Amino acid sequence: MDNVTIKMLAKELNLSTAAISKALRDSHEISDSTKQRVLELANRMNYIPNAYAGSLRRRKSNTIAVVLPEVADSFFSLAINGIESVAREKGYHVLIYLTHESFKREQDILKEFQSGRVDGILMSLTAETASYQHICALEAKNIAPLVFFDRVCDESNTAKIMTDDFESGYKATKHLIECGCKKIAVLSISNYLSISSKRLEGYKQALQDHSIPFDPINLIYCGNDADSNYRFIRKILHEKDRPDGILATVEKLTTKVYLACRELSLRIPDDIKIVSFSNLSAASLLNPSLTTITQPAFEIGKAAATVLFKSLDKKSFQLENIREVLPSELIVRGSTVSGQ
Amino acid sequence: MDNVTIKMLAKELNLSTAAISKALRDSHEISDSTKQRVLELANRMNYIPNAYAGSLRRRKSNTIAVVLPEVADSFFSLAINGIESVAREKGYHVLIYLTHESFKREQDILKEFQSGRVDGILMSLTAETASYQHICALEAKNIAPLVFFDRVCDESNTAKIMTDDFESGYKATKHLIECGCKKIAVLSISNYLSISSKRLEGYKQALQDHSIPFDPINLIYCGNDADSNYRFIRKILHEKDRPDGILATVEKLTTKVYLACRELSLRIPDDIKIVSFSNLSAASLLNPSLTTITQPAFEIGKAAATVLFKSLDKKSFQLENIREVLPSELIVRGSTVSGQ
DNA sequence: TTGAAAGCGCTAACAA
DNA sequence: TTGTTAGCGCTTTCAA
Repeated sequence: MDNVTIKMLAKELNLSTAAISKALRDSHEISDSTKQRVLELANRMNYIPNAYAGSLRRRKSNTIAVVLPEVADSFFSLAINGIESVAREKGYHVLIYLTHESFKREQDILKEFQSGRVDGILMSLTAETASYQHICALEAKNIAPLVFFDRVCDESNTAKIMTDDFESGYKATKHLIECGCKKIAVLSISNYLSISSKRLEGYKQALQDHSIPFDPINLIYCGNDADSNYRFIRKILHEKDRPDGILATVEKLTTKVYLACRELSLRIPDDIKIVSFSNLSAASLLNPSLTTITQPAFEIGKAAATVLFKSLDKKSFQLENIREVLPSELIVRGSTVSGQ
Repeated sequence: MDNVTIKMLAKELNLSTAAISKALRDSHEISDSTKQRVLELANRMNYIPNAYAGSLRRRKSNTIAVVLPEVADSFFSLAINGIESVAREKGYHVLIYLTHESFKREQDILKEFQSGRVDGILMSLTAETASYQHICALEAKNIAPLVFFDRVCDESNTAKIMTDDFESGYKATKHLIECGCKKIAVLSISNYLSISSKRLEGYKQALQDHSIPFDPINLIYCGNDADSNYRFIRKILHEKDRPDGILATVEKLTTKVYLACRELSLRIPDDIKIVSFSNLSAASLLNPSLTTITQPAFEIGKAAATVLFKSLDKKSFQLENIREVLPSELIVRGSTVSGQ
């Protein structure tokens, strides 16, 4: 295939490679006439700079990494859209790494970043992530600036873009209580993640403000296996003292709840009411339509990328301990109020 | 940050950089004892090879590109999962490029690949893509092997992984006819894509086999703007001789149909029946549940990546003109048959 | 079995 | 304004 190189251009024009390089980067120390000749030839010969030669020399890859648990989830896929929109504008490339909620994988990925492959990192933690040494190690070595989005690491001193999880948990729970729920179960995927604990705090606060005692039995931790999650949820809904309200902190669990209710002939919202954290565009089309806490997913991705590029632009690896909070929205629909 | 380099290891052990390099790659020309010493030190000093130095030298990036229209779509996000699962196993990195259905962007992205940034490319065409010079140019230059998935380019001689679009179009239409539809509209996003024309061919064949004349007025092309798509669909459903059956070839259009039907008080499936190409896991939970043509999205992604790596493994840029067809499935639900 | 040296393609001092 | 030179970190002949 043998691409056109700067050397070839130099030879062709009887110039040095340095002159070509500078001309291509529109340096002020090259005459306009030369620049023009270089650009013209580069264009004619279809010169494309070798991506890795420049990266090696300048220690800059023009590439960022996005590390997230999952892509087949409306929140994350929308966040990627937000990230990509900024990266594209900046002329950056986006490497994607899926952890599938595996802590081990998250560690391996971060370790790999020491290779200098990326200039910056956007990250959303695994549900399993309970220790933060791999993150501290990365930060200590000043490898690349790191920005967390959504599933942030409170123990880290870097920038974090998130939503108001406490308030969301509170609002959702309050709504369920006001709809008459007495026994509200929380479906969670992690007891480590800060978003989980914050949503849970909001839940507890709402209970307390309405004089409902908190019962740990209503905390339901689900794992990573869809089938066993389904069986687990079904079992809970089948019990005599089943919950009459569900707060699902993850979109994928909501499907399971709907299916279980259908199979057990539980009527939503009459027998049981459901609020879910979800960005599903079809939420309003479900049967019944789903009351959601909807996060500003695209905006979160965009904000995270924007903060990251701000630090890349000024070549400072050390990001301030920013904490940007974008509000989520409670959208009331048929799974909590009939006829909505 | 200053990472550990081969040079440092060499100095520390009083060996040449060549010896270190060979030892690290487990070359047979290095003694076991030396290998051991090198490995031990590399490990202790936490040596991570510079990603781009190796890539520059070996002209190999261990990176593939995935070029697709959109990530916030269940088909594509599942396909990415399939791709990532294979890439990870092979130790490859995955760059993601979203075209957002823009032909211009697709061209730019492909052009960029001449920089040698990626070893291989997985691609699904834009809805706008009607000319294939950018693809031919890429192939002619032997930049990197290219595998198409789903939205393939028939004009290219490379490998293609797809589903049985003709049969799917046929099955879906036949089903609608058997449910009593007389006037079936097809919602499409492109008159260029081969998947679109094949699904359309299937549609036409089914009509013909059931002695229903084909009327071009029932072909409805939607664009890239969600709002105007909605208004357009709503307008069509509001007309006196509106269709009594809809075949949506894209998931995102189905939401619009449901919304329009709701607003116009059209009952699904009584007044109008709907089949949609969709991988939405919530399809069975919609109101009414959605009859779908469901594609093997994960498997398509996996198959495409597998074919690509087969060619990367044997270092042949020229892929055979393979055409792998994985079957889609018609899943009958409530949007075509009441009570399902 | 090890080392010396060249060079992947590009950039950045420094010199001219 | 242009050229020379050195080198980013690694691999790969070829020689020792």
